[in-house]
Amino acid sequence: MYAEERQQAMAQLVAERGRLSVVELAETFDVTTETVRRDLSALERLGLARRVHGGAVPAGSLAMIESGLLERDQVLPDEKQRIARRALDLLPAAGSTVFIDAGSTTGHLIGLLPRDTRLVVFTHAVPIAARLASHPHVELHLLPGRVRVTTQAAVGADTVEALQRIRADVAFVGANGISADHGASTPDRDEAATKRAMVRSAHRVVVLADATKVGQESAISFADIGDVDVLVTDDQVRERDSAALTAAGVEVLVS
Amino acid sequence: MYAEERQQAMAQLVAERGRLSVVELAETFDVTTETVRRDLSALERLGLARRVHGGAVPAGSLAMIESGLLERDQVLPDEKQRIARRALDLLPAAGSTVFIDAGSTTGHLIGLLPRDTRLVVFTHAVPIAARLASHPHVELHLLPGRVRVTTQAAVGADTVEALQRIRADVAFVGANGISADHGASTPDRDEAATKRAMVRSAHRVVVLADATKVGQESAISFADIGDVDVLVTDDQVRERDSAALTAAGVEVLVS
DNA sequence: GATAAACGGGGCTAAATCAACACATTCACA
DNA sequence: TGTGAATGTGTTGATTTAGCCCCGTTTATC
Repeated sequence: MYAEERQQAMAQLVAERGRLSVVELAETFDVTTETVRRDLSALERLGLARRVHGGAVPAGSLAMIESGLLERDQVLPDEKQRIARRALDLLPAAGSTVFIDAGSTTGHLIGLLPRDTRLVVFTHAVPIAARLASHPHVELHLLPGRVRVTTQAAVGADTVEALQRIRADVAFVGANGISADHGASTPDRDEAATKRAMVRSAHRVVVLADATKVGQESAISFADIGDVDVLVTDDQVRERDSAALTAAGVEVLVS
Repeated sequence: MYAEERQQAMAQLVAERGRLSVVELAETFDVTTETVRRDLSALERLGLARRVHGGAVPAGSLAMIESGLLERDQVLPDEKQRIARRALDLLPAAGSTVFIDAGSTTGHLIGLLPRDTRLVVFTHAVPIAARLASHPHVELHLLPGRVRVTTQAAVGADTVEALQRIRADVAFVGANGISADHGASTPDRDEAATKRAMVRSAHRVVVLADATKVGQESAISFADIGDVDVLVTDDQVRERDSAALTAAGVEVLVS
Protein backbone atom coordinates (compact mmCIF):
# COMPACT_ATOMS: atom_id res chain seq x y z
CA MET A 1 0.00 0.00 0.00
CA TYR A 2 1.36 3.37 -1.02
CA ALA A 3 1.52 6.31 1.34
CA GLU A 4 -0.99 8.20 -0.74
CA GLU A 5 -3.54 5.42 -0.58
CA ARG A 6 -3.09 5.12 3.14
CA GLN A 7 -3.53 8.81 3.69
CA GLN A 8 -6.56 8.81 1.44
CA ALA A 9 -8.05 5.99 3.48
CA MET A 10 -7.31 7.84 6.70
CA ALA A 11 -8.99 10.97 5.39
CA GLN A 12 -12.08 8.94 4.65
CA LEU A 13 -12.01 7.26 8.04
CA VAL A 14 -11.74 10.50 9.93
CA ALA A 15 -14.71 11.85 8.03
CA GLU A 16 -16.77 8.75 8.72
CA ARG A 17 -15.91 8.08 12.31
CA GLY A 18 -15.20 11.56 13.52
CA ARG A 19 -12.04 10.55 15.31
CA LEU A 20 -8.92 8.48 14.77
CA SER A 21 -6.36 7.10 17.18
CA VAL A 22 -2.72 6.86 16.20
CA VAL A 23 -2.29 3.42 17.74
CA GLU A 24 -5.41 1.99 16.09
CA LEU A 25 -4.36 3.31 12.72
CA ALA A 26 -0.90 1.84 13.14
CA GLU A 27 -2.46 -1.57 13.72
CA THR A 28 -5.02 -1.20 10.95
CA PHE A 29 -2.49 -0.31 8.28
CA ASP A 30 0.36 -2.31 9.79
CA VAL A 31 2.83 0.53 10.00
CA THR A 32 4.53 2.16 12.95
CA THR A 33 2.96 4.94 14.94
CA GLU A 34 5.61 7.28 13.59
CA THR A 35 4.42 6.73 10.06
CA VAL A 36 0.85 7.31 11.14
CA ARG A 37 1.87 10.56 12.77
CA ARG A 38 3.57 11.63 9.58
CA ASP A 39 0.46 10.76 7.61
CA LEU A 40 -1.75 12.70 9.94
CA SER A 41 0.56 15.69 9.72
CA ALA A 42 0.23 15.50 5.96
CA LEU A 43 -3.55 15.42 6.24
CA GLU A 44 -3.43 18.38 8.55
CA ARG A 45 -1.38 20.35 6.05
CA LEU A 46 -4.00 19.56 3.43
CA GLY A 47 -6.69 20.72 5.80
CA LEU A 48 -8.40 17.33 5.86
CA ALA A 49 -7.94 16.65 9.57
CA ARG A 50 -6.78 18.25 12.77
CA ARG A 51 -4.22 16.51 14.91
CA VAL A 52 -4.82 16.15 18.59
CA HIS A 53 -2.78 14.40 21.26
CA GLY A 54 -3.29 10.71 20.58
CA GLY A 55 -4.93 10.94 17.21
CA ALA A 56 -6.88 13.23 14.94
CA VAL A 57 -10.36 14.68 14.50
CA PRO A 58 -12.08 16.07 11.40
CA ALA A 59 -10.91 19.50 10.38
CA GLY A 60 -14.41 20.88 10.45
CA SER A 61 -15.41 19.75 13.90
CA LEU A 62 -14.18 22.76 15.77
CA ALA A 63 -14.62 25.01 12.80
CA MET A 64 -18.32 25.50 13.29
CA ILE A 65 -17.85 27.48 16.43
CA GLU A 66 -14.71 29.20 15.31
CA SER A 67 -15.98 30.31 11.94
CA GLY A 68 -18.39 32.61 13.68
CA LEU A 69 -15.81 35.01 14.98
CA LEU A 70 -12.30 33.86 14.27
CA GLU A 71 -11.64 33.15 10.64
CA ARG A 72 -10.02 29.78 10.60
CA ASP A 73 -8.11 30.06 7.38
CA GLN A 74 -4.52 29.10 7.72
CA VAL A 75 -3.14 30.69 4.59
CA LEU A 76 -2.31 34.37 4.46
CA PRO A 77 -4.96 35.55 6.91
CA ASP A 78 -3.41 38.99 7.20
CA GLU A 79 -3.32 39.54 3.47
CA LYS A 80 -6.94 38.44 3.17
CA GLN A 81 -7.95 40.74 5.96
CA ARG A 82 -6.28 43.66 4.25
CA ILE A 83 -7.82 42.78 0.90
CA ALA A 84 -11.23 42.59 2.52
CA ARG A 85 -10.74 45.97 4.16
CA ARG A 86 -9.82 47.50 0.83
CA ALA A 87 -12.83 45.87 -0.82
CA LEU A 88 -15.16 47.46 1.73
CA ASP A 89 -14.76 50.75 -0.13
CA LEU A 90 -16.26 49.14 -3.20
CA LEU A 91 -19.58 48.38 -1.56
CA PRO A 92 -22.36 50.11 -3.50
CA ALA A 93 -24.79 52.66 -2.09
CA ALA A 94 -27.26 51.71 0.62
CA GLY A 95 -30.09 49.60 -0.71
CA SER A 96 -28.09 48.17 -3.59
CA THR A 97 -27.89 44.49 -4.40
CA VAL A 98 -24.68 42.45 -4.22
CA PHE A 99 -23.54 38.89 -4.80
CA ILE A 100 -21.13 37.44 -2.28
CA ASP A 101 -19.15 34.44 -3.45
CA ALA A 102 -17.88 31.69 -1.15
CA GLY A 103 -14.33 31.88 0.18
CA SER A 104 -12.30 33.00 3.13
CA THR A 105 -11.55 36.44 1.71
CA THR A 106 -15.20 37.22 1.12
CA GLY A 107 -15.78 35.84 4.62
CA HIS A 108 -13.44 38.49 5.97
CA LEU A 109 -15.31 41.08 3.97
CA ILE A 110 -18.56 40.12 5.68
CA GLY A 111 -16.84 40.16 9.03
CA LEU A 112 -15.83 43.77 8.47
CA LEU A 113 -19.28 44.88 7.37
CA PRO A 114 -20.48 47.75 9.59
CA ARG A 115 -23.65 46.94 11.45
CA ASP A 116 -25.50 49.82 9.86
CA THR A 117 -24.85 48.63 6.31
CA ARG A 118 -28.05 48.53 4.29
CA LEU A 119 -27.74 46.05 1.45
CA VAL A 120 -29.56 43.27 -0.34
CA VAL A 121 -27.20 40.31 -0.38
CA PHE A 122 -27.49 37.14 -2.42
CA THR A 123 -25.17 34.31 -1.51
CA HIS A 124 -24.76 30.59 -2.06
CA ALA A 125 -22.20 30.23 0.72
CA VAL A 126 -23.43 28.75 3.98
CA PRO A 127 -20.83 30.39 6.25
CA ILE A 128 -21.55 33.79 4.72
CA ALA A 129 -25.26 33.27 5.20
CA ALA A 130 -24.72 32.20 8.80
CA ARG A 131 -22.92 35.43 9.55
CA LEU A 132 -25.42 37.63 7.76
CA ALA A 133 -28.60 35.93 8.90
CA SER A 134 -28.82 37.99 12.06
CA HIS A 135 -27.58 41.22 10.52
CA PRO A 136 -30.33 43.76 11.18
CA HIS A 137 -30.15 45.85 8.01
CA VAL A 138 -29.06 43.29 5.46
CA GLU A 139 -31.79 41.66 3.42
CA LEU A 140 -30.26 38.25 2.91
CA HIS A 141 -31.31 35.92 0.12
CA LEU A 142 -30.23 32.31 -0.19
CA LEU A 143 -29.42 30.79 -3.53
CA PRO A 144 -30.50 27.19 -4.04
CA GLY A 145 -28.32 24.22 -4.85
CA ARG A 146 -26.32 21.27 -3.62
CA VAL A 147 -23.79 22.28 -0.99
CA ARG A 148 -20.23 21.17 -1.64
CA VAL A 149 -18.47 19.98 1.48
CA THR A 150 -15.14 21.54 0.63
CA THR A 151 -16.39 25.08 0.05
CA GLN A 152 -19.64 24.86 2.04
CA ALA A 153 -21.36 26.62 -0.79
CA ALA A 154 -24.25 25.69 -3.06
CA VAL A 155 -23.52 24.86 -6.70
CA GLY A 156 -25.26 23.23 -9.62
CA ALA A 157 -27.94 23.87 -12.19
CA ASP A 158 -30.39 25.35 -9.68
CA THR A 159 -27.82 27.84 -8.45
CA VAL A 160 -26.96 28.97 -11.95
CA GLU A 161 -30.58 29.21 -13.00
CA ALA A 162 -31.49 31.26 -9.95
CA LEU A 163 -28.60 33.63 -10.60
CA GLN A 164 -29.74 34.15 -14.17
CA ARG A 165 -32.99 35.63 -12.91
CA ILE A 166 -31.27 38.20 -10.69
CA ARG A 167 -29.33 41.37 -11.39
CA ALA A 168 -26.87 42.69 -8.85
CA ASP A 169 -25.05 45.97 -8.76
CA VAL A 170 -21.79 44.40 -7.67
CA ALA A 171 -20.48 40.84 -7.45
CA PHE A 172 -17.65 40.08 -5.02
CA VAL A 173 -16.00 36.97 -6.36
CA GLY A 174 -13.00 34.94 -5.25
CA ALA A 175 -10.63 33.28 -7.72
CA ASN A 176 -7.80 30.75 -7.70
CA GLY A 177 -6.11 32.42 -10.62
CA ILE A 178 -6.35 35.60 -12.64
CA SER A 179 -4.39 36.50 -15.76
CA ALA A 180 -4.87 38.68 -18.84
CA ASP A 181 -5.05 35.62 -21.11
CA HIS A 182 -7.15 33.17 -19.12
CA GLY A 183 -9.23 35.65 -17.16
CA ALA A 184 -10.41 34.63 -13.70
CA SER A 185 -10.27 30.90 -13.05
CA THR A 186 -10.94 28.15 -10.49
CA PRO A 187 -10.26 24.40 -10.44
CA ASP A 188 -13.78 23.06 -9.98
CA ARG A 189 -16.33 22.86 -12.83
CA ASP A 190 -19.39 23.48 -10.70
CA GLU A 191 -17.80 26.32 -8.80
CA ALA A 192 -16.79 27.86 -12.10
CA ALA A 193 -20.31 27.63 -13.46
CA THR A 194 -21.67 29.39 -10.37
CA LYS A 195 -19.07 32.13 -10.48
CA ARG A 196 -19.70 32.61 -14.18
CA ALA A 197 -23.39 33.07 -13.55
CA MET A 198 -22.59 35.64 -10.86
CA VAL A 199 -20.31 37.53 -13.20
CA ARG A 200 -22.92 37.53 -15.97
CA SER A 201 -25.65 38.86 -13.70
CA ALA A 202 -23.67 41.66 -12.08
CA HIS A 203 -23.16 45.14 -13.44
CA ARG A 204 -19.79 45.41 -11.79
CA VAL A 205 -17.41 42.56 -11.01
CA VAL A 206 -14.91 42.75 -8.19
CA VAL A 207 -12.43 39.89 -7.92
CA LEU A 208 -10.71 39.30 -4.57
CA ALA A 209 -7.45 37.37 -4.83
CA ASP A 210 -4.21 37.47 -2.88
CA ALA A 211 -0.98 38.07 -4.76
CA THR A 212 -0.13 34.36 -5.05
CA LYS A 213 -3.12 33.99 -7.40
CA VAL A 214 -2.32 36.92 -9.66
CA GLY A 215 -0.71 35.83 -12.91
CA GLN A 216 -1.76 32.24 -12.19
CA GLU A 217 -4.12 30.20 -14.33
CA SER A 218 -6.38 27.61 -12.79
CA ALA A 219 -8.15 24.91 -14.80
CA ILE A 220 -11.44 26.55 -15.70
CA SER A 221 -11.93 30.18 -16.61
CA PHE A 222 -15.17 31.69 -15.37
CA ALA A 223 -14.69 35.24 -16.59
CA ASP A 224 -12.86 36.84 -19.49
CA ILE A 225 -10.50 39.52 -18.29
CA GLY A 226 -12.75 42.07 -19.98
CA ASP A 227 -15.57 41.10 -17.63
CA VAL A 228 -13.53 41.92 -14.55
CA ASP A 229 -13.88 45.52 -13.45
CA VAL A 230 -11.72 45.55 -10.33
CA LEU A 231 -9.11 43.25 -8.79
CA VAL A 232 -8.32 43.72 -5.11
CA THR A 233 -5.06 42.07 -4.09
CA ASP A 234 -2.19 42.60 -1.66
CA ASP A 235 1.12 44.38 -1.97
CA GLN A 236 3.09 41.22 -2.75
CA VAL A 237 1.78 41.32 -6.30
CA ARG A 238 4.44 41.46 -9.00
CA GLU A 239 4.67 44.66 -10.96
CA ARG A 240 4.43 43.05 -14.37
CA ASP A 241 1.34 40.99 -13.44
CA SER A 242 -0.32 44.09 -12.17
CA ALA A 243 0.66 46.04 -15.29
CA ALA A 244 -0.64 43.32 -17.61
CA LEU A 245 -4.03 43.37 -15.93
CA THR A 246 -4.19 47.13 -15.91
CA ALA A 247 -3.40 47.12 -19.63
CA ALA A 248 -6.29 44.69 -20.08
CA GLY A 249 -8.63 47.21 -18.54
CA VAL A 250 -8.78 45.95 -14.96
CA GLU A 251 -8.56 48.43 -12.11
CA VAL A 252 -6.00 46.86 -9.77
CA LEU A 253 -6.26 47.87 -6.11
CA VAL A 254 -3.35 46.98 -3.84
CA SER A 255 -3.81 46.94 -0.07
CA MET B 1 -11.95 10.72 24.38
CA TYR B 2 -9.36 13.30 23.48
CA ALA B 3 -8.92 16.49 25.47
CA GLU B 4 -9.90 18.52 22.45
CA GLU B 5 -13.09 16.59 21.94
CA ARG B 6 -13.99 16.94 25.56
CA GLN B 7 -13.39 20.66 25.48
CA GLN B 8 -15.41 20.91 22.32
CA ALA B 9 -18.26 19.09 23.98
CA MET B 10 -18.01 21.34 26.99
CA ALA B 11 -18.13 24.42 24.80
CA GLN B 12 -21.31 23.14 23.25
CA LEU B 13 -22.80 22.25 26.62
CA VAL B 14 -22.10 25.63 28.11
CA ALA B 15 -23.76 27.21 25.12
CA GLU B 16 -26.82 25.01 25.38
CA ARG B 17 -27.32 24.99 29.10
CA GLY B 18 -25.80 28.32 30.00
CA ARG B 19 -24.08 27.02 33.12
CA LEU B 20 -21.77 24.11 33.87
CA SER B 21 -20.58 22.73 37.17
CA VAL B 22 -17.10 21.33 37.53
CA VAL B 23 -18.28 18.30 39.48
CA GLU B 24 -21.02 17.45 37.02
CA LEU B 25 -18.63 17.70 34.13
CA ALA B 26 -16.11 15.51 35.93
CA GLU B 27 -18.76 12.83 36.31
CA THR B 28 -20.11 13.24 32.79
CA PHE B 29 -16.74 12.82 31.13
CA ASP B 30 -15.29 10.54 33.79
CA VAL B 31 -12.24 12.62 34.58
CA THR B 32 -11.11 14.35 37.74
CA THR B 33 -12.15 17.85 38.65
CA GLU B 34 -8.60 19.05 38.07
CA THR B 35 -8.83 17.99 34.47
CA VAL B 36 -12.16 19.72 34.08
CA ARG B 37 -10.69 22.86 35.53
CA ARG B 38 -7.85 22.76 33.04
CA ASP B 39 -10.33 22.24 30.23
CA LEU B 40 -12.41 25.18 31.35
CA SER B 41 -9.30 27.33 31.58
CA ALA B 42 -8.52 26.37 28.01
CA LEU B 43 -12.01 27.33 26.91
CA GLU B 44 -11.66 30.62 28.71
CA ARG B 45 -8.43 31.34 26.87
CA LEU B 46 -10.25 30.67 23.61
CA GLY B 47 -12.99 33.02 24.68
CA LEU B 48 -15.60 30.27 24.54
CA ALA B 49 -16.56 30.36 28.20
CA ARG B 50 -16.03 32.34 31.37
CA ARG B 51 -14.92 30.58 34.51
CA VAL B 52 -16.75 31.18 37.75
CA HIS B 53 -16.36 29.58 41.14
CA GLY B 54 -17.72 26.06 40.80
CA GLY B 55 -18.02 25.97 37.07
CA ALA B 56 -18.36 28.10 33.97
CA VAL B 57 -20.88 30.27 32.15
CA PRO B 58 -21.08 31.28 28.48
CA ALA B 59 -18.76 34.05 27.37
CA GLY B 60 -20.34 37.09 25.85
CA SER B 61 -18.97 36.38 22.42
CA LEU B 62 -20.19 32.84 22.44
CA ALA B 63 -23.77 33.82 23.03
CA MET B 64 -23.57 35.82 19.86
CA ILE B 65 -22.17 32.99 17.81
CA GLU B 66 -24.60 30.56 19.28
CA SER B 67 -27.57 32.65 18.38
CA GLY B 68 -26.46 32.40 14.81
CA LEU B 69 -25.18 28.92 14.39
CA LEU B 70 -26.21 26.55 17.10
CA GLU B 71 -29.57 26.73 18.76
CA ARG B 72 -29.59 29.08 21.69
CA ASP B 73 -33.01 28.29 23.02
CA GLN B 74 -33.88 29.32 26.50
CA VAL B 75 -37.26 27.66 26.58
CA LEU B 76 -37.55 24.01 27.48
CA PRO B 77 -34.17 22.90 26.14
CA ASP B 78 -34.39 19.54 27.88
CA GLU B 79 -37.80 18.75 26.45
CA LYS B 80 -36.66 19.72 22.99
CA GLN B 81 -33.59 17.57 23.35
CA ARG B 82 -35.72 14.60 24.29
CA ILE B 83 -38.18 15.21 21.48
CA ALA B 84 -35.29 15.38 19.04
CA ARG B 85 -33.85 12.13 20.36
CA ARG B 86 -37.19 10.43 19.90
CA ALA B 87 -37.52 11.83 16.39
CA LEU B 88 -34.17 10.33 15.44
CA ASP B 89 -35.90 6.95 15.21
CA LEU B 90 -38.13 8.32 12.48
CA LEU B 91 -35.29 9.06 10.10
CA PRO B 92 -35.81 7.13 6.90
CA ALA B 93 -33.44 4.56 5.44
CA ALA B 94 -29.98 5.57 4.25
CA GLY B 95 -30.08 7.48 1.00
CA SER B 96 -33.60 8.83 1.54
CA THR B 97 -34.55 12.46 1.16
CA VAL B 98 -35.81 14.62 4.03
CA PHE B 99 -36.95 18.19 4.60
CA ILE B 100 -35.72 19.87 7.76
CA ASP B 101 -37.73 22.87 8.88
CA ALA B 102 -36.28 25.79 10.83
CA GLY B 103 -36.57 25.78 14.60
CA SER B 104 -34.74 24.92 17.75
CA THR B 105 -36.17 21.43 18.04
CA THR B 106 -35.15 20.49 14.52
CA GLY B 107 -31.80 22.07 15.37
CA HIS B 108 -31.42 19.62 18.21
CA LEU B 109 -32.35 16.82 15.84
CA ILE B 110 -29.50 17.76 13.55
CA GLY B 111 -27.14 18.01 16.50
CA LEU B 112 -27.92 14.42 17.40
CA LEU B 113 -27.43 13.11 13.88
CA PRO B 114 -24.78 10.34 13.90
CA ARG B 115 -21.77 11.06 11.75
CA ASP B 116 -22.40 8.04 9.56
CA THR B 117 -25.95 9.06 8.62
CA ARG B 118 -26.43 8.95 4.86
CA LEU B 119 -29.25 11.24 3.80
CA VAL B 120 -30.22 13.84 1.25
CA VAL B 121 -31.36 16.89 3.19
CA PHE B 122 -33.21 19.92 1.90
CA THR B 123 -33.45 22.90 4.22
CA HIS B 124 -34.26 26.59 4.15
CA ALA B 125 -32.84 27.20 7.62
CA VAL B 126 -29.42 28.82 7.78
CA PRO B 127 -28.41 27.40 11.19
CA ILE B 128 -29.38 23.89 10.08
CA ALA B 129 -27.38 24.32 6.89
CA ALA B 130 -24.40 25.61 8.84
CA ARG B 131 -24.37 22.50 10.98
CA LEU B 132 -24.82 20.11 8.07
CA ALA B 133 -22.50 21.76 5.57
CA SER B 134 -19.47 19.84 6.76
CA HIS B 135 -21.28 16.58 7.42
CA PRO B 136 -19.43 13.99 5.35
CA HIS B 137 -22.33 11.76 4.28
CA VAL B 138 -25.21 14.20 4.11
CA GLU B 139 -25.95 15.60 0.69
CA LEU B 140 -27.17 19.04 1.68
CA HIS B 141 -29.34 21.17 -0.57
CA LEU B 142 -30.20 24.78 0.07
CA LEU B 143 -33.64 26.13 -0.67
CA PRO B 144 -33.77 29.66 -2.07
CA GLY B 145 -35.53 32.64 -0.60
CA ARG B 146 -35.35 35.73 1.55
CA VAL B 147 -33.99 34.96 5.01
CA ARG B 148 -36.14 36.18 7.88
CA VAL B 149 -34.07 37.60 10.72
CA THR B 150 -36.21 36.11 13.46
CA THR B 151 -36.09 32.50 12.30
CA GLN B 152 -32.93 32.71 10.19
CA ALA B 153 -34.70 30.72 7.53
CA ALA B 154 -35.56 31.43 3.90
CA VAL B 155 -39.19 32.05 2.99
CA GLY B 156 -41.18 33.45 0.11
CA ALA B 157 -42.35 32.58 -3.37
CA ASP B 158 -39.00 31.16 -4.44
CA THR B 159 -38.87 28.85 -1.46
CA VAL B 160 -42.36 27.55 -2.07
CA GLU B 161 -41.79 27.11 -5.77
CA ALA B 162 -38.57 25.21 -5.20
CA LEU B 163 -40.27 22.91 -2.71
CA GLN B 164 -43.01 22.14 -5.20
CA ARG B 165 -40.46 20.63 -7.53
CA ILE B 166 -39.07 18.25 -4.92
CA ARG B 167 -40.39 15.13 -3.26
CA ALA B 168 -39.08 14.04 0.13
CA ASP B 169 -39.65 10.81 2.00
CA VAL B 170 -40.07 12.59 5.32
CA ALA B 171 -40.55 16.18 6.40
CA PHE B 172 -39.56 17.18 9.94
CA VAL B 173 -41.58 20.28 10.69
CA GLY B 174 -41.92 22.48 13.75
CA ALA B 175 -45.20 24.08 14.78
CA ASN B 176 -46.46 26.71 17.20
CA GLY B 177 -49.75 24.95 17.63
CA ILE B 178 -51.35 21.63 16.74
CA SER B 179 -54.96 20.63 17.27
CA ALA B 180 -57.47 18.28 15.67
CA ASP B 181 -59.56 21.17 14.37
CA HIS B 182 -56.99 23.65 13.16
CA GLY B 183 -54.25 21.20 12.26
CA ALA B 184 -50.65 22.39 12.58
CA SER B 185 -50.26 26.16 12.74
CA THR B 186 -47.78 29.02 13.04
CA PRO B 187 -48.16 32.80 13.44
CA ASP B 188 -46.32 34.02 10.35
CA ARG B 189 -47.84 33.97 6.87
CA ASP B 190 -44.63 33.37 4.99
CA GLU B 191 -43.46 30.70 7.40
CA ALA B 192 -46.81 29.01 7.04
CA ALA B 193 -46.57 29.02 3.26
CA THR B 194 -43.15 27.40 3.42
CA LYS B 195 -44.24 24.76 5.88
CA ARG B 196 -47.32 24.05 3.79
CA ALA B 197 -45.16 23.48 0.75
CA MET B 198 -42.97 21.10 2.74
CA VAL B 199 -45.97 19.15 3.95
CA ARG B 200 -47.40 18.89 0.43
CA SER B 201 -44.15 17.62 -1.03
CA ALA B 202 -43.40 14.99 1.61
CA HIS B 203 -44.71 11.45 1.71
CA ARG B 204 -44.61 11.40 5.49
CA VAL B 205 -45.00 14.38 7.79
CA VAL B 206 -43.47 14.44 11.26
CA VAL B 207 -44.36 17.41 13.46
CA LEU B 208 -42.09 18.26 16.37
CA ALA B 209 -43.72 20.29 19.12
CA ASP B 210 -43.31 20.43 22.87
CA ALA B 211 -46.35 19.85 25.06
CA THR B 212 -47.10 23.56 25.50
CA LYS B 213 -47.98 23.69 21.78
CA VAL B 214 -50.26 20.66 21.73
CA GLY B 215 -53.93 21.60 21.77
CA GLN B 216 -53.00 25.19 20.89
CA GLU B 217 -54.04 26.98 17.74
CA SER B 218 -51.79 29.60 16.17
CA ALA B 219 -52.95 32.10 13.56
CA ILE B 220 -52.35 30.31 10.30
CA SER B 221 -52.83 26.61 9.70
CA PHE B 222 -50.30 25.06 7.36
CA ALA B 223 -51.47 21.45 7.50
CA ASP B 224 -54.81 19.75 8.05
CA ILE B 225 -54.58 17.27 10.84
CA GLY B 226 -55.10 14.53 8.27
CA ASP B 227 -51.83 15.52 6.62
CA VAL B 228 -49.83 14.97 9.80
CA ASP B 229 -48.58 11.42 10.16
CA VAL B 230 -46.64 11.65 13.41
CA LEU B 231 -46.41 14.12 16.28
CA VAL B 232 -43.38 13.91 18.57
CA THR B 233 -43.86 15.72 21.86
CA ASP B 234 -42.84 15.46 25.51
CA ASP B 235 -44.44 13.77 28.48
CA GLN B 236 -46.08 16.95 29.76
CA VAL B 237 -48.74 16.60 27.09
CA ARG B 238 -52.32 16.43 28.41
CA GLU B 239 -54.04 13.14 28.00
CA ARG B 240 -57.12 14.54 26.26
CA ASP B 241 -55.06 16.51 23.72
CA SER B 242 -53.12 13.43 22.93
CA ALA B 243 -56.27 11.35 22.63
CA ALA B 244 -57.95 13.86 20.33
CA LEU B 245 -55.00 13.80 17.96
CA THR B 246 -54.77 10.03 18.03
CA ALA B 247 -58.48 9.88 17.20
CA ALA B 248 -57.78 12.17 14.25
CA GLY B 249 -55.32 9.62 12.92
CA VAL B 250 -52.06 11.10 14.19
CA GLU B 251 -49.47 8.80 15.71
CA VAL B 252 -48.47 10.58 18.92
CA LEU B 253 -45.01 9.78 20.26
CA VAL B 254 -44.16 10.91 23.78
CA SER B 255 -40.58 11.13 24.95
C1' DG C 1 -16.98 33.47 61.17
C1' DA C 2 -17.55 28.49 60.64
C1' DT C 3 -17.59 25.02 57.31
C1' DA C 4 -17.72 22.66 53.26
C1' DA C 5 -16.70 23.07 48.73
C1' DA C 6 -13.73 24.59 45.17
C1' DC C 7 -9.28 25.95 43.64
C1' DG C 8 -4.34 25.68 42.27
C1' DG C 9 0.31 24.03 42.60
C1' DG C 10 3.74 20.18 42.93
C1' DG C 11 4.87 15.71 42.03
C1' DC C 12 4.22 11.57 39.52
C1' DT C 13 3.27 8.00 35.80
C1' DA C 14 2.18 6.46 31.36
C1' DA C 15 1.61 7.57 26.94
C1' DA C 16 2.38 10.31 22.96
C1' DT C 17 5.34 13.14 20.38
C1' DC C 18 9.45 14.87 18.30
C1' DA C 19 14.02 14.80 16.26
C1' DA C 20 17.69 12.55 14.28
C1' DC C 21 19.47 8.95 11.86
C1' DA C 22 19.64 4.44 9.37
C1' DC C 23 17.84 1.53 5.92
C1' DA C 24 15.17 0.28 1.84
C1' DT C 25 12.92 1.25 -2.51
C1' DT C 26 12.18 3.76 -6.59
C1' DC C 27 13.28 6.41 -10.38
C1' DA C 28 16.11 9.27 -13.53
C1' DC C 29 19.89 9.52 -16.20
C1' DA C 30 24.39 8.79 -17.74
C1' DT D 1 23.63 -1.41 -15.90
C1' DG D 2 25.45 1.25 -12.40
C1' DT D 3 25.03 5.56 -9.65
C1' DG D 4 22.94 8.82 -6.95
C1' DA D 5 19.21 11.57 -5.47
C1' DA D 6 14.60 11.47 -3.55
C1' DT D 7 11.28 9.49 -0.89
C1' DG D 8 9.13 6.54 2.45
C1' DT D 9 9.69 3.87 6.55
C1' DG D 10 11.51 2.09 10.88
C1' DT D 11 14.41 2.71 15.21
C1' DT D 12 15.90 4.94 19.13
C1' DG D 13 16.14 8.08 22.84
C1' DA D 14 14.99 12.58 24.62
C1' DT D 15 11.10 15.56 25.47
C1' DT D 16 6.40 16.87 26.07
C1' DT D 17 1.74 16.17 27.38
C1' DA D 18 -2.46 14.41 29.78
C1' DG D 19 -4.30 13.07 33.62
C1' DC D 20 -4.38 11.79 38.47
C1' DC D 21 -3.33 12.21 43.41
C1' DC D 22 -2.21 14.88 47.34
C1' DC D 23 -2.55 18.91 50.11
C1' DG D 24 -2.40 23.72 51.56
C1' DT D 25 -5.10 27.89 50.32
C1' DT D 26 -9.09 30.43 48.80
C1' DT D 27 -13.94 31.15 48.19
C1' DA D 28 -19.02 30.90 48.79
C1' DT D 29 -22.71 30.51 51.85
C1' DC D 30 -25.28 30.05 55.72
